[in-house]
Amino acid sequence: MRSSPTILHLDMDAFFATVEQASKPSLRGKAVVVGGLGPRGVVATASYEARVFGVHSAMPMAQARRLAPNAAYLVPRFALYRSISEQVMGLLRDLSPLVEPLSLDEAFVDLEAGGTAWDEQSARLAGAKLRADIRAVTGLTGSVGLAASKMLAKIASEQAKPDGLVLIEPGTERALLGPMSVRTLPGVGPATGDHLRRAGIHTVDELAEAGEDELVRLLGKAHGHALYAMALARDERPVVAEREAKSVSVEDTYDVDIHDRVRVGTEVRRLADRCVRRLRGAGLSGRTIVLKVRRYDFSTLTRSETLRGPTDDPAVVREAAARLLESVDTTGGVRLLGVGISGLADYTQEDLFAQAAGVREDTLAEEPEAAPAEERQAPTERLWPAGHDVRHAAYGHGWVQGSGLGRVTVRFETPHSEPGRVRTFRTDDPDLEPAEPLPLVTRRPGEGERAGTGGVGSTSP
DNA sequence: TCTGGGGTCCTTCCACCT
DNA sequence: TCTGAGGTGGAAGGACCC
Repeated sequence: MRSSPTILHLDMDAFFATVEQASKPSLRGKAVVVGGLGPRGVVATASYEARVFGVHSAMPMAQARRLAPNAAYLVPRFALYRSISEQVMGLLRDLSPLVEPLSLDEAFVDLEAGGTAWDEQSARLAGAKLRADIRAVTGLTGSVGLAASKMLAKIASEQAKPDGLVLIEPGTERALLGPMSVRTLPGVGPATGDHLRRAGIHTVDELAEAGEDELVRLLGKAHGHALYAMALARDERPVVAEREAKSVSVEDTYDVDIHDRVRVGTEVRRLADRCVRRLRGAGLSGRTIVLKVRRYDFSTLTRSETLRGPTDDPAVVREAAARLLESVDTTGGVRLLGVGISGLADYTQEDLFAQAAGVREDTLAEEPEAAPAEERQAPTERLWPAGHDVRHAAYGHGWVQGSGLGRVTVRFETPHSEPGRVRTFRTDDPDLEPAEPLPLVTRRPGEGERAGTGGVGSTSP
């Protein structure tokens, strides 16, 4: 274990929701819920104002609407979040070459890998400067945890939320962790938590007291050993910058269960094509095809088939997926279908044959680009998903507040304007067109911004 | 109340090989 | 020739994470 707090964990606060608030002045200070808006959607992120009503991530959207009927409900805009995430990751790489992104809004940084010696004071300074830079560049807030290991740095950033910085001093770890719930530790979810509770283990201290042998008996070898080490605040996992993907998959949950076997087959082929497009986009091929079926009663089963060599041929993947489907009983209906490919390689069997024959074959047909999820919805929603930006010839830039019954309601405002007015148009109004999101911050970084001041997206015009 | 989508890792079972 | 042990790879399911 390191003796100085040189692991930094950054967690952007309610990321998707605060991005939406920053780009939509009328939503600042209001309850905002981002997620799937269909009948089976779940919450991806809720703003802190929405959390007051009990809305949280992974909650069914229907339940969120009951708890917070007046919140703004928006479809995620991943392209926008990704571009902001890249800005943030760039700031992290300024701190150290060793950055491990966990998702769009979270990452570990190994400060020591920068080559400099890091003490507590310089770690704090680095964390504070990072938070200030993030605010200056993106207008958003992030919470920083600093500690001697990944586990503790993550716990620290959790404690720092929202908009704070917490450093766990080396030597204080066990006293800090001891009284915490076992659920605090990474790898302890609902099932393991229940398991431990039934064994009378509720806190990290009790986990440590139980002893390694008992934990291995309760949870199995890998999990038992790992959890015992975590309970003693021992976590030697390094920060890993580059991780190779091990599988690629796509799946769709349908608004209404599919009963028609022919339709199920069509969907599986469509998913197989989408999966291959992703695979090829990443320059990969794979050997094992996996079909996933979630039935009407939420029971999930998978069927897989391993080919003799890796492929990125859509026809091969379609056929394998179709064969796998034959072994699945779908009577009663399916709510979700998925196709995945694992056993990845960066070459294909066809490449090898071509090499052996001394020719470079390229027999694969061109595939159309995958349509984003929001463009595959019902026609009225297709063009005007809630929360997306639009431009009107007369009224300028705005965003879709809602649509339906041939009408679309638009609020005209920009990240730097006052809260704007709402107007309603016909969905086929020729003056109205989809628009790119506007930048959240117009100022360059480092221009008169201090850490820890101002509200979400508080950028002066 | 009714549960997304994209992943990773682990465990168990089984077949096959030596 | 039969049997068992142990390794390996594949299939399936489950837990977890964001």
